[in-house]
Amino acid sequence: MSLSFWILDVASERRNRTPEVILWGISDGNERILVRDRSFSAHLYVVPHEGVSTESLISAVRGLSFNDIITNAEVVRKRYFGNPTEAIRFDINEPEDIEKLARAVDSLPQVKMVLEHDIRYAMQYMLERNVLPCGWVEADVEAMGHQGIRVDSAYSLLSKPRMAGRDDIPKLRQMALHAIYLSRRGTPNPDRDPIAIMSIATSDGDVKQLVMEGEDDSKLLSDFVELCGQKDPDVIYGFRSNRGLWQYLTRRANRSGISLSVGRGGEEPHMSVYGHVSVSGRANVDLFDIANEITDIKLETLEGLADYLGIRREDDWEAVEQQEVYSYWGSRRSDLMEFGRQASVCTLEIGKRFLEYLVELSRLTGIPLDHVMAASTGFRVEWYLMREAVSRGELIPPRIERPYTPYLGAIVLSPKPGLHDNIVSLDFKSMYPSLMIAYNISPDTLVRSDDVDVNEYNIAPEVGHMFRRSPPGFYKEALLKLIETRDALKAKISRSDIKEDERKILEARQMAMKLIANASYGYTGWIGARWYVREVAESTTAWGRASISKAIDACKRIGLELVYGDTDSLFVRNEPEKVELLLSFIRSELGLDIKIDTAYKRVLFTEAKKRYAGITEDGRLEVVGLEAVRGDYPNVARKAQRALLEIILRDPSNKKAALEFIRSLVERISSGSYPYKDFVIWKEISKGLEEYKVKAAHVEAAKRMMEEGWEINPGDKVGYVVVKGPGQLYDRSIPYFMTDKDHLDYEYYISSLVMPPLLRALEAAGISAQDIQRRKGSLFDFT
DNA sequence: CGCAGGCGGGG
DNA sequence: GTGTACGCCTGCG
Repeated sequence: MSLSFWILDVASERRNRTPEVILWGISDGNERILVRDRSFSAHLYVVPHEGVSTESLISAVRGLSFNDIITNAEVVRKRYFGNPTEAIRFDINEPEDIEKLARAVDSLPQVKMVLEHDIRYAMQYMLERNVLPCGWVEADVEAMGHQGIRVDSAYSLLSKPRMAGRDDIPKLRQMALHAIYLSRRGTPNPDRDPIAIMSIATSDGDVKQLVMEGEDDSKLLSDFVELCGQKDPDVIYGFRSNRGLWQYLTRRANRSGISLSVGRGGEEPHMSVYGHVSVSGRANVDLFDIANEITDIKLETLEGLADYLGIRREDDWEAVEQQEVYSYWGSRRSDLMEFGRQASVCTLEIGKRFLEYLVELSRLTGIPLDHVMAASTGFRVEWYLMREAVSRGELIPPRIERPYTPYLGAIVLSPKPGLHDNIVSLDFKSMYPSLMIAYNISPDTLVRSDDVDVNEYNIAPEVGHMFRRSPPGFYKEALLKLIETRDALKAKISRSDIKEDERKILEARQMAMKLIANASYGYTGWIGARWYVREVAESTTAWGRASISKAIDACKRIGLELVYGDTDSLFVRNEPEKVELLLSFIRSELGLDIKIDTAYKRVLFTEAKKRYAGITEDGRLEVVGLEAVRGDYPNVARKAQRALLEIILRDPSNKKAALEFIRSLVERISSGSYPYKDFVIWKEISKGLEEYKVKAAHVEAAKRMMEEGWEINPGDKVGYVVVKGPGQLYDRSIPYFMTDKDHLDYEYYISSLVMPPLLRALEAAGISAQDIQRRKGSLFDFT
């Protein structure tokens, strides 16, 4: 029979000694299904040294003790970094032994390289069969039994799966989890502290809450496993579920002799690639990965993400922090329950909001839905490239450890400090990808010999690297495909006859494409990249510098005042005719597109690069790089700078208003009018605490948390306040929940964190240090 | 006082 | 475990 189904997840297992690929899916009849494919062999490619015959190499490999796992050897014509390459493909029937085989083969003197052994069996399948996760496929299948597996039907594949030409998303059953751990002190420990409340919201509109009995959470856990089976979700959302929730649940369950068998095959959750937890047959998605990727979110919490999305309505609900749980459990249990309920509902809502995007990112990169968000940028770009490589007959290079060699980046101009009226910012459109396309910058077009006809090559300025003009290189084609498809999508989206459901999918798809295109240059300079070639990254920035330099020269020729520029942007006086001259010069002479990005009524620059603020033509305050947008300044300082910038930019002549604002601000802070939480400073612990070379405030605060039983790991953020008392700053940095408002050192906050950013803004606005000095001591005293 | 460590943001 | 350029606070000698 023929079957059409959507791929939710891919896995592999060995059944009756034969390895097989498992496709978990949803059929077009909306059944949850399992499809087994035993026709695919794990494989690797072997490239012989020059002069070694493929026959002799095959017999040498056959002579190794691994011969019994090799099922086929075949000479294939491939390319490697663009060069035609003859390789031998060895198919094997023991995917688990592929690395051992690869090492043995690699040690043969005849062997130049062993390739693609480092790609997992299931992913080799997806690449080779050209099948995408979250895509619809069609295949001939035969029904088979599915005892013990929670699906409606199971099949075995009789034909190769073919991608079907449809891009809708089946109606997925979604579930959101939230757990509250009852710890008397410090980080909850699954060997000690039970799960007090579990809240489970599902896309059928249901919210279930499970509560432990006394201090016993065993029933809660077994009920959860049962509920999971009943609701049978396709997608499970959590927040911090990869690092916390799943391990905790599993550990607690196992202590009670319960198996947390929530997978569709009855399995427990298990650690998988990219720090992701896999629940078989379902897509487990940790929304923390989403929060982490949105740079506007400074503190990556569920509430932070919800607020950013406008999902948590004002004062809807307040998060109960871990250190408060114990006392809530004692005296405010219903509030705690309500928090859990709200958190699970909110988690579900956020998950739903991002589902199309996750699906499209998964389809674009080929990374399965459950870990596409866990994979970092470099790996997403790389998976996109790996798919392109396979379709071009390119062998996939291995990861190689290399020494780090720095290279030059972009040009940043020193701004003209002060206030500037009537400014526009111009942005080169996708500068780096455009340059890579325009100059055919790619690992396979780079030529290292200098004995060539220079007319056939693009030669990078300053650095002199040479790239073949034709044929188009790997990067050029991969990027063109992305950019052209995205442009077509955007055109389609703007059409009026598109239905809302389809528009959402197309919008998500073009966003995913933008993400990969924007990350492509960074990938080329990543030392861990499979296609890393330093000259490619170095040449791209060199052409970037040349391009903006020519644009700067053009400004001078045209007589257009330039106030600032960074990498691919120029801030110029808004004189439309001159701006048009500049734009057309850039388009015709530099072969790059450029657009007007933002028109400002007024912009303020200090002496510093990468920091400015402006009021746009439509009246918005935009702050870039300044303390007001930095997550490591306390709220009080950020809000103050934003407010002052607003005053200055809206009416620069009103010096009095600015100075009066500062006077009253200082007074309000000193008198304790600001809420305590506005003084909390959040900083990331970037490495093991013992690795720090100097005593830093946030590190000492972290140590104080550890003494109180809190676990601190690299990547965690520590929130601390500075209290009055003797000693260095690091002696007085206390985790915010270990002290209170009465101890705050307001003088420190004012003189070191609040005032300096304000003074820099005032200075730039022409309100001199003397103006302030004159008032200091008389009107107000801030030191 | 100058330099280094550390962090987080910009394009 | 995408890149480089940059500013600012603090510790340290």
